[in-house]
Parts: sequence; C-alpha cells; structure tokens
Amino acid sequence: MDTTLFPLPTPLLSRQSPAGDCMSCVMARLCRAPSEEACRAPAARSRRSVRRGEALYRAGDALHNLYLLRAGSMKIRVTNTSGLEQITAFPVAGSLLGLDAIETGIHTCDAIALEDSVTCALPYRELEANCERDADVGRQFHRLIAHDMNQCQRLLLTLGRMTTDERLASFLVDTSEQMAAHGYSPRKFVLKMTREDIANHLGMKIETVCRVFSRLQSASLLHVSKRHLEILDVEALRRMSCG
Amino acid sequence: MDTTLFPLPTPLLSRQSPAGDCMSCVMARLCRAPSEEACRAPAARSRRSVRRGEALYRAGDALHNLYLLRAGSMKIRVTNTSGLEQITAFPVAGSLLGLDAIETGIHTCDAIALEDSVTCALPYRELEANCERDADVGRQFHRLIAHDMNQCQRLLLTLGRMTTDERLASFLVDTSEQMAAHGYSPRKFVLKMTREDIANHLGMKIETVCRVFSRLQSASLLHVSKRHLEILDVEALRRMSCG
DNA sequence: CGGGACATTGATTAAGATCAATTTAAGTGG
DNA sequence: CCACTTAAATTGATCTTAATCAATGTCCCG
Repeated sequence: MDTTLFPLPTPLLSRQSPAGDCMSCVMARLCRAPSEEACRAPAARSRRSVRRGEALYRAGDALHNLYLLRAGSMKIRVTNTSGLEQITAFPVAGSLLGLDAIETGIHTCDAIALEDSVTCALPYRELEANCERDADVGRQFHRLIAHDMNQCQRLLLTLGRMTTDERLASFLVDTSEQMAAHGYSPRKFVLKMTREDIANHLGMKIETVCRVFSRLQSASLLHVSKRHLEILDVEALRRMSCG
Repeated sequence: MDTTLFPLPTPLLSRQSPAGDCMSCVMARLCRAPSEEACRAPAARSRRSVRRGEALYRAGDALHNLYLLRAGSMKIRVTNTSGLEQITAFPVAGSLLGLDAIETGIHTCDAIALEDSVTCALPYRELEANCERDADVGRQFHRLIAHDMNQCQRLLLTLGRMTTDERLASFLVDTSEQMAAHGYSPRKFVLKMTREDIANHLGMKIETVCRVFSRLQSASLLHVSKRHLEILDVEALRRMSCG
C-alpha cells in the first residue's frame, strides 16, 4: 500500500481552538453544518455544556449525536449487567465521544464530566451523510473509530501484562503526552480525576495507586501533591512503563 | 433516533458457509468483486491459506487487505516496543481481520493461525470504494469497526475488574456462544488454543488457568481433558462470569 | 469553622505468581 | 508400528504482590 492512502497526520485530533468557532475546528469537514453560511455563524453547531459530575450520555441511551469535546475533560466508563464498571478513557478537549454506540445504536458506556465541560453535538445522521458525500471524510471517520480501538488494545496490554508500577508509569507518560499535544506543559499538570478513577482505569485499588505515587516520589521520578503532578524524570517513567 | 438507522441484525457476522463461494457470503456487499460476473466464478476473491502457527500478517506490515476468515481460527496479538504481548481475540470463521491497521495503514497486531486456515483477501482500497459507492455498506463497515471496539472494551472490563475464576468463566461462556453462533454445539467443543494462549488472553498465568479448570471441574460445572471441553452447567458459569 | 469527600499510610491477609516436579500427548524417524 | 523426543498440561509447595481492613490526615465548600 502506498502512503497516499493515508496522507493525514497521524494524530487525528490534536490541538483544539478552545474558543469553539467552527471555522478553525479540526473536525470541520467531518462535522460540516448543512450550509457554509451556517458554519460562519458563531454557534453553527448546537453546544452542550455538562457540569462536573453529570453525564453527557449514559449506557442504554439511544445514539443521537457524537460529541466533540471542546473544553473540559471526561471519564468514559463501560458497565456490564452485573454492575461492574471499568473506566476506559479520560478524553480531553479535541476528543470525539460516543463511538461506543455505533455498533448497535445504543450507548454501552457512560460519559461523565470530570469538570465543567463543553461539547459540540454532531448529529450522527448528518455525520454519516457527510461521510457519504465526501469519500475523504468517510476514510477519516474509519480512522477515527480505528484509533479508539487501537487505544483500547494498548490499554488491554497494560492491564493484562504490566505490574501496578508499570501501569501507573504508563498512565502518567500517556497523560503527559496528551497534555503536550494540547499545548500544556508535559512536565507539570493537574489530574482532573480522583485516585479512585485512576485505580479503576488501571485495574487496581485506590490504596495501591497512592502507594505507587509515594514510591515514585521517593525515587525522585515525580512530585505529587493531591491532584497536582510534576514529572521530574520522564525518561525513567518511560523505561518503567515498558514501551 | 429511530431504529430504521440500524435495521440489520445485531450480530454482523454470523454463520458462514464454509464452502466459500462468494454468492452466499455474508460479506458479499462489503466485499463485492468489481463485476457481478466475477462473483459468480468459484474463486472470485483471492484466497489465502495459512498453516497452523504461521502469520496472516504481522505488526509493522503495511495494510494491503482486510481478511475474511472462511475456515479455521486465529489468535490476534498486540505487541509493544518492549516486547510485551497480549492476545486480544481468538477469531473464528466469519470474522473480519486486519482492522488494527486502519488507523495508520500499518498493522499493530500479529494474526497467527491456531490451525490450518483459509481467508478471503479483500483489498482495502476496493473495500473503501465499495463504502463510497453504497452508503449502506459504508454504514455497515462503521458498525464492523465499532463492534471490534466494543468487544475490546468488554475484555478491558474482564481484565480490570474480575477475579481469575470469573475471567475464565466469562471466556468459556463467550466461546460457547461463539460456537453456537457458528452452528457447533455450545456444550461440547475443542479449544484450538493452548493454555498459555488462554492465560495470556485473560491476563493470568498458565498454572492458574489449569487450576481454575480443575476447580470448575470439581464443582461439576464442566468436564475438561486437554483441549476437549464439555460444559455441564452453563447457567452457573454465566452467573460466575458476572454478566 | 465544621462536615464530607478525597487521600494517605500502616498492618494483615489472600489471590495469584513463581518455582519445581511429573504426567500426558503428539509427532518423527527408524 | 514403536521408541524416542519434545511441547503442552497438571499438580504441589512456597513466595510476592496487591487487596483488604483500619486509622488518620487534608482539603474544599457551605
């Protein structure tokens, strides 16, 4: 296969204009409001604000929209019939949410805001129409879904094969890179989620998360105080994270 | 959202004619050889046979084709730069393979045959052209990718939140259902993968897999002898598997 | 300034990993 | 077809990691 099939930069979603005008939106082609005129208007797409702790959607909800997270952050949580819960991701601004509903038309996950957040609602019907109208957009959308799948597979490897130290190191490196990709400092940032959420995401218990943080701090790899994190030795963390 | 958007039966890929003529193929519309005439010919699609233990593709390979598994079974294994490996799935006849390469055009997984197997190679370029030509096919393809993602998320929950007993029970129930979906007995079947493979898939060690099998046998939930498995109490397994 | 959610640390326990020894099955070549 | 070789599976004994139980500390917000 020649590379012209994939001419787009690999990070499909990156730095996002926080202002949220459609003209500068990285997703403009995927989203594309019905008329160009509409796109020029300040609020061409219906915004949906979600308060900290509230759900953008829940497992069982019918698929109406996908959502582009414009500001804030969320946790995505898959649940099963016996009430087990697993946090699969902590999306930040620029992430496309709701793909979990594409298979059946019913959401299989909850999306809960970690802080007050803003999203653009992209009606799924329109989005598919856009895929149909523009083959490039269609291909891009395939890649967006596949991206989520690959991310999920990497997390599978983390949960299946790594020790707790390695898991947390891996999580911190990923988070640091996510911060960098969004124009924030990769060295010093605030974790928006609780220790409980981190523990759940990494298949461990809250006390273990605390202990590993303490250990990493003792080893001078980072400085942590509640949600405030400063990474002192990314390379050591990277080595520790197995990959 | 009305359900007419999702009129298709939820299991996208099910019972597969093992013979492998294109006319009766469940994927015919997605695949669709360039001309109808070609489709009527016995070998309209290039077949690719893979011997037990050999790779259909490997991580790092460029994306040329997706593959429809027509006969046999495989293990899909994601690897990272430090050589950690995690088996993400054990596809059987009817599964579509290779989606891991869609994001970047490079495969991130190995697909290894568990037994001598046969696949149809679907050139990805043609497949995208088919999506473009027929909007229904495009939507179906979105669902196929999303299906894999949802499956991956369920496994995430298994690895993150279940005990070893629950994980193996869950695996056996899934496998049993997969057998039923393909027209085999859901009560009595042969596991094509090694204990090592099962252990890797479920984030445990081979000795633990053996011990759990022994325990389930002692509890009269199943009878197991090497690869031959007979399930005696599906309901108990289902209860144990948390969902 | 007081209550409640969140975080941390210590002591103990338990689940599963590791280490070790056989057993069984499946090939393979004579 | 059989003896031999090797991969896979099983079971036991012990050890380690992380879970559990428990207590205390800290921060945020009304």
